Amino acid sequence: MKDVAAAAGVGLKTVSRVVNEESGVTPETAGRVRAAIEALGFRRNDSARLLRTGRTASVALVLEDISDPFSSAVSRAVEQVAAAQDCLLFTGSSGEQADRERELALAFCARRVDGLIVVPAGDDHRYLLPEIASGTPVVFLDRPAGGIDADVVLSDNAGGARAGVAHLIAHGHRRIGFVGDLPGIHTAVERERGYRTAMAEAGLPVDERWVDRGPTGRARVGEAVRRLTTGPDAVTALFTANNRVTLAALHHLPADRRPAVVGFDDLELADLLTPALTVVAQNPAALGALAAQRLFARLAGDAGAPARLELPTTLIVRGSGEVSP
Amino acid sequence: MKDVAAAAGVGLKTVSRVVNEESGVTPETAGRVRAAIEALGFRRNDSARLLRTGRTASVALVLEDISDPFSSAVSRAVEQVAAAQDCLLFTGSSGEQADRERELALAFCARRVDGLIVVPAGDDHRYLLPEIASGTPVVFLDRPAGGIDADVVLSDNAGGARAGVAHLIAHGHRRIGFVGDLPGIHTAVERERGYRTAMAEAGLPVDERWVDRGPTGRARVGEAVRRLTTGPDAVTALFTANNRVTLAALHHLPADRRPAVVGFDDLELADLLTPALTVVAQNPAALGALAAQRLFARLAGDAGAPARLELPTTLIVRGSGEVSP
DNA sequence: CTGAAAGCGCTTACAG
DNA sequence: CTGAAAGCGCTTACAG
Repeated sequence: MKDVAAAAGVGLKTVSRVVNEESGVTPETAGRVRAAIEALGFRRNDSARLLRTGRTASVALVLEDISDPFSSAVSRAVEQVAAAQDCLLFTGSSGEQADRERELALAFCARRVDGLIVVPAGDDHRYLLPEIASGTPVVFLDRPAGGIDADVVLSDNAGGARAGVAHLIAHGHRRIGFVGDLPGIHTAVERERGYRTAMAEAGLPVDERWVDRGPTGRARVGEAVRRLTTGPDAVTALFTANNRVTLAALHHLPADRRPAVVGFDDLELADLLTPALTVVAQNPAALGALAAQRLFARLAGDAGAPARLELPTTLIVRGSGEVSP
Repeated sequence: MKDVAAAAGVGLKTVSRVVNEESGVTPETAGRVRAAIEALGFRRNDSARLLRTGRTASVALVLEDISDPFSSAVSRAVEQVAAAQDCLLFTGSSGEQADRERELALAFCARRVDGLIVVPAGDDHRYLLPEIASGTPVVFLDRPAGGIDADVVLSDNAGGARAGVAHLIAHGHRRIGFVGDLPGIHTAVERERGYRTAMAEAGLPVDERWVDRGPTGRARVGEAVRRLTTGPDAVTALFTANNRVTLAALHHLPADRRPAVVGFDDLELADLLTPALTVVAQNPAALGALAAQRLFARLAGDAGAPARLELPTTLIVRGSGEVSP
């Protein structure tokens, strides 16, 4: 910019005026400046501009894994809201590791992003307290923050699971298995709670051997569903509590002698399976959009108490959940 | 930082030394500084630091749509390579619109990202010439740049399509339909070329009515496949040239009287369909990793001629492509 | 209409 | 071991 000013024989501020299309520059002066800009190939450095401005016109999203459909749908929605505010988006995947989540979140804060959306991997977010205190709004998504009171946008996990299990019960099932994620994950806990609520409401007992929690690797889930669905105590229906579990279960259960299945989370080809897959669907795009709107509301000065927003789920009936015992 | 220096009764540079863990500070001095940092809740502003440094420790990825599986897998791979270099990642979706691609790419350049990876939406990238000239390396992914000579990482689209169609031919098909994307999209053109090559190599004629190109919306593709697969001239097999087309085709073709199908791009539940879906799979993670490595090689000073890297595809035989005519 | 000075929050290059 | 000065590339607040 200094070079442009020198080449055009004007002051720095005049170049700034032309670049920012401010009024009050003679057409001739502006022309000289523009010619110099062209000749020197000058492009304004937005990072420098923003340093002076005090904002960075960027927000960051820490998610579990951008390559999974849930995360990427969230990301797209956040990006769209951010774009409407001329904000660029950083994304980073924690890989479900608390350390990495923290590292990413703090790195983004150190860049002074205007705001941060976090899909929690860890369960202690007090490390963000100084950042929040110094004015960086943080919104949590999919799972609430641990140890701090902050905005959060969630799906109705318990309600959704309850509806899915009630659906199985309505179709005559009494022995229903629950295959969940690692205990300690908020969504897993909530979905299990929904399962137990539905069973209790129907007056059905829950045999603890029907409830499986653990890593969602294919082999382990395969083992679990095989155990649940064989022997004299076999369940006649399965509620698989997230998409990885559902996928693993479908892979390990032969289609011809598969129990009734309702999964949490929709899958792209779910309607083309035989039978088509009945699911409790979340709306990741709506979660992302809502979280981003919350964030920008905070940036616009909203100083209300932290909000907890819960989005409903949808039971999509397609066939696999309507199989008789 | 000024406040910390004042509070600790030291110079600015000493605070900088402590914050950056440089050597040559008395333990007592360092202690005083650390106490002041603690008391004031100071956090170094990395954006300001990077302005002085001349880098931004960030790279940007412009893709088609972060919410589709191809884009998000690419993104994850790029993120991992970038993280290994302590680089943060901006992502943005062009939505397949040339204008938006340009807007995003230039916005990232204005922020002075260290490097840029672009999945082209438009076919003229000369607008990036000044950016490249001023030292921002740009790597293209999935499709080559238009009008400029730059690094590009691609799948072997023609070779993959040729192998897929040859597979259908080997299973006895002679009338094979091709359902592709909009003409003008590089990958669509290449895949059609592979289709024609395979047909020609087998000495089979191509009836132009078997070749369909256009928007990949469900309704339009449904119409197209219905036309291709009915009547006296119906094809006995279909090569669907990308995942959206494949999905649309599967939705519109009744499973009981579906022709043989081979699709380009793998799908998550492809192996659980009846019959399971035979596909020509790309490796989006490998494309992303390779592009990112190329980018960091450029950043490390590699000044060689622009490279064109082509990754092989894999034919995954599962059933739908082995149906007899 | 135009520009010199100060400053955003840091680091670099020196000097002591 | 420590710090004052200059500067990264811009904008802000003034003055002319």
